[in-house]
Amino acid sequence: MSTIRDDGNGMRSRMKDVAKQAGVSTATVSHVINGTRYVAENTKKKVYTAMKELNYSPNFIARSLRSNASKTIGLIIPAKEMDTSGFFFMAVAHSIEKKLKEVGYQLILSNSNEDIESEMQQINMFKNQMIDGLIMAPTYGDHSYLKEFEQQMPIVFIDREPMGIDCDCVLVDNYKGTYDAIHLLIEKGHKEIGYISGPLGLTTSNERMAGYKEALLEHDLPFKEEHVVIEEPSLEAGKKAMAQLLEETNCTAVMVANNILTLGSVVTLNERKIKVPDDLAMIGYDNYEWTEATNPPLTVIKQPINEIGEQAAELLIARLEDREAETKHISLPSRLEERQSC
Amino acid sequence: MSTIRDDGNGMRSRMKDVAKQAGVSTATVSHVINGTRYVAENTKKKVYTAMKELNYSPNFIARSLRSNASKTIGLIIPAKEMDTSGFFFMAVAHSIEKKLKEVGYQLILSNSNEDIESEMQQINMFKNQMIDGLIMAPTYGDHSYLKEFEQQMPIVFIDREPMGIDCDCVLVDNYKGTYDAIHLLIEKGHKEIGYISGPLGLTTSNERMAGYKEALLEHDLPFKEEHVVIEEPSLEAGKKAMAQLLEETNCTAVMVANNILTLGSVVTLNERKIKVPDDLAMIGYDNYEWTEATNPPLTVIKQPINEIGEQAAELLIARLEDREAETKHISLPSRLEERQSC
DNA sequence: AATAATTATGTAAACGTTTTCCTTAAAACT
DNA sequence: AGTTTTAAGGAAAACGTTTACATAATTATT
Repeated sequence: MSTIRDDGNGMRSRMKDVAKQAGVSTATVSHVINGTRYVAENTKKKVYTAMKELNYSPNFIARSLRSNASKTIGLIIPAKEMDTSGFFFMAVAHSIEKKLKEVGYQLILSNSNEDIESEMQQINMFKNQMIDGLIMAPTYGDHSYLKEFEQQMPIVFIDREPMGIDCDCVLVDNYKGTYDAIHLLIEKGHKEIGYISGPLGLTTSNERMAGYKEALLEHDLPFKEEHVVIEEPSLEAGKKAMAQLLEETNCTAVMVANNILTLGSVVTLNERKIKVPDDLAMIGYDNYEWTEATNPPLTVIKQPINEIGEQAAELLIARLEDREAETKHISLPSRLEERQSC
Repeated sequence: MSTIRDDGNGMRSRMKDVAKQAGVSTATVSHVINGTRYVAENTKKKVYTAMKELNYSPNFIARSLRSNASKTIGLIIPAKEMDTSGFFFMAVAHSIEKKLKEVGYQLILSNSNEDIESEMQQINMFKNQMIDGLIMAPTYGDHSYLKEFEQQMPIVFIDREPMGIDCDCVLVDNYKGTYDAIHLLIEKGHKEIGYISGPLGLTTSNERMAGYKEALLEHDLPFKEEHVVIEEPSLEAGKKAMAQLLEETNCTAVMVANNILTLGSVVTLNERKIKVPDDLAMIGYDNYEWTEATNPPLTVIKQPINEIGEQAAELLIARLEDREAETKHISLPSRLEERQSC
């Protein structure tokens, strides 16, 4: 009954103490805790009460060192600023954390700032056996440098397909997203359809653009350079882009292929008192709650944010258990959330 | 020049290998890496080249075990759903991560779901020497259970003041936030001012409410029960709350003391084609970018999100270095972002 | 009754660092 | 020349687990 450690002053008790208190070896304590071999019911009981008495909880670090697994996974997201687009990844982070917790894993959050240099730097941190696996949204650039790293621990890519490496990934069907949206616009009779996009290069932007082009093509509408404006994803840029389309083209509908640009576009539309959808029809990107609060509520392409996180987490866990299985490429559908802007 | 380990197949090299390669002891290698004692320039050089040759990087876990510090801090946020209010904390998380990275720390992200039970559970995970310190936004309830934990590692509370424990914390001056807002409304001639709030109990909600009451009092306006509606923070609830105020009161202005309720309120205003600010003036909460895109752009109370994270991180790091210093309570000002809704 | 199989547990090495002592060689004093 | 000081670095313990191997006690088999 003597509490050797845990004097209430922060001195933590170790497995050794528990073993002594219970009159068994540390091996037995360990096996009781982990259920890794048979232990007599009676002995178990002794161990449990000793653990209670000493207020014992196992040291994660020591366990990780010995068993070579930290039950922790890393996440690298490219959130430049904490603007709306950063929210996308933060929301994904949230759903990853949720899923991981279910299976007893922890999440280390990190940020590449959409810059491949800091991405590499972060990876280097992660090399040190701190994490068992990695989930990341690759920033623009060649990722073959990850090949070596990937031998050491599994990687799951999310949202964007990395260049130069083949790994598990969970992506969104961006192509079909915009394709469907443009299709809808055309069905409603629009023939001059503008397109506002974030910088090309990221697979997401490229695919969305491809969907736009293909939809036009299939309906025998010409692709016009001047109907496309490409801007950095920022509110100001969005305002500017929409203004440009308004002033320089005869578009009757606009598709905005990025959330923050969507927001900017709406600002311009408001400022100029453009009647949506009568004067101009519009479809935006990402089903954030605010898109419901504009006037009129926006029709948007909805990405399955939670599913991305969930599936990524699941994929990684599965990969941790079978390093040899074929790489999986999961493509999640995006859906058109029809409201009143088109 | 022989590479003993690191055969390119994922076998990692250890300090022992580096030592052998450089012809020194592991002690020397360690000291070179950490700069913990003088090592001759020449020896250093040998160690460095050996490290390069073997592509060595130290094992974090082993280091943590020995030195009893993981250079990792935990964060617990109460993000029930990934709605707009969850974004607030995610944004804080983002700025914490940023600051921590600067000083070489990692961030483990976790979520209490605004539920004190899972909060406790998470804390218990963290007991295991995984983290060196904790930042958390306490959920509603008594937190004296953390006293014991706090002896083991420092805690910094953010956004909300915890009940039952005195710790470092960085809060926002919620009182002054709403006080100023109501003051502005009164100055503009409003006498019947509605107030929509999230559930009381959280210190944030309480303080905002206090600011509202005090501002009325100081301008000799009566506090009217029926002008206050309290709802769970959800879009639907926001819609309902604003509808109720519209139908059952003669308010000419409304203050909404929560972001997601603000969003809901705007939806109702749009649906009913209420002219803002002419028919109804309004001030919302939190300066998210979307508040600029409503029609008209919303006047909002802006919380210093990034500063919260930065200061919390700084406070924790400082505390890690001096466990005995007096507890600090930092209160950050919120600012009125005046736009056109009032 | 002797041996084999089974059951329940213990001993000690190992994980990869950091850190406390030591040791050696050279330089600086008497 | 003998002693002390300083400079540079090595040997090995320690951190708290997990786990490979060993052992003792019991039961089953012949």
